[in-house]
Amino acid sequence: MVTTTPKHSGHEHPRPRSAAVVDDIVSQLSDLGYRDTEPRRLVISAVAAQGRPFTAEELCASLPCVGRATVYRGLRLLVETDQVCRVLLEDRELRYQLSHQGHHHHLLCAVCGASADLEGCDVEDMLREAAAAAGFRMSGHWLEVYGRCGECADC
Amino acid sequence: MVTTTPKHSGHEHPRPRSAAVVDDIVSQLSDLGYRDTEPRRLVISAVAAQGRPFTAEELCASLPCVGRATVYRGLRLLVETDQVCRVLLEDRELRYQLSHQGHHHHLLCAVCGASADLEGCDVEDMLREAAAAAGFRMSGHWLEVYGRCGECADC
DNA sequence: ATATAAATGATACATCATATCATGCGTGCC
DNA sequence: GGCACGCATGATATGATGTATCATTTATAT
Repeated sequence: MVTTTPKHSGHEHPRPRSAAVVDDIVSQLSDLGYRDTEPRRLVISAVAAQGRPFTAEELCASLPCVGRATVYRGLRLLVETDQVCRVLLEDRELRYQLSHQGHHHHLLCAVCGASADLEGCDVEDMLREAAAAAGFRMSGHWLEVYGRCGECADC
Repeated sequence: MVTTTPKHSGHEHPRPRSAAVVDDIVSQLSDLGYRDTEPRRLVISAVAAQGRPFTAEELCASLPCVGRATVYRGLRLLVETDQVCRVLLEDRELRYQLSHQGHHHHLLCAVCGASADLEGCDVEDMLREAAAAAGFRMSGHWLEVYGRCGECADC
């Protein structure tokens, strides 16, 4: 399914759903010894509010009250703790998005920028074997798949 | 097989093997309307002399007599004409290498930096199906496989 | 409350790549 | 062979993206 994060559910409920996500991440970071600070919460909150893969600069722009360095540091921390994953577009532009835990690959729509997780696709074993055939012991891989999502099929 | 380009065969033969490669590429570029210039030949020659994936900066460093911009332009031209392919390391560092025509993927040794082409691995169909299952029509993909080559297995 | 160490933000810096533009030179034409 | 045209070059400026520095602020444990 295509990742279409609800913009704001703050209308129906005093606490937007994203607040729970933020609390959860802050809590996990806290367990790792990272402090719960205002700028960091703002960064996490902004990340959670994104509907699709975003760039670091977009995040900076959406957080004018937080220093650039802090945004970059926050983003890096989230990547290092597997809360956010990195997505590479066809033009090599690097984007980020909230991670749905575990190793997975992305399907990226070249038209609207939507992202979906590639499921039911076990390339690892296949790659490991092909690597072994070339005398390599595989330790990792990077895979991104590009195309058009259902909604952009007829553009 | 691991790509181990012979350094220089100029000792045995008045014309190093790489010269033929250079001539061939220059000729193909010529057919496309690109001129045969001294700096461009130098760039192509330097590319052909690399034993493993190299960075643009390494190429610049090995060509002190050619302007940086020219090296970058030459490299870009070679990529656009499929003479050279781009290789992405695990740390997102971008490298280049002479292309063995056609779409293929790379096996990269994390220790020595050697590269091999991944053969006998048909991921395309698998990916296309998985993409279709998510409502996407696949148009392309990027795949790099990391590991250790046979020679670095016991390091 | 206080001490301490992490986090922040302004800024400088680093890296990699492209844009600009005057000059040089390869190519086709005569 | 020589000439004119326009692509190619190179010095340099600029842009994009991200990190290092360091004085100051602030979360956290005691």
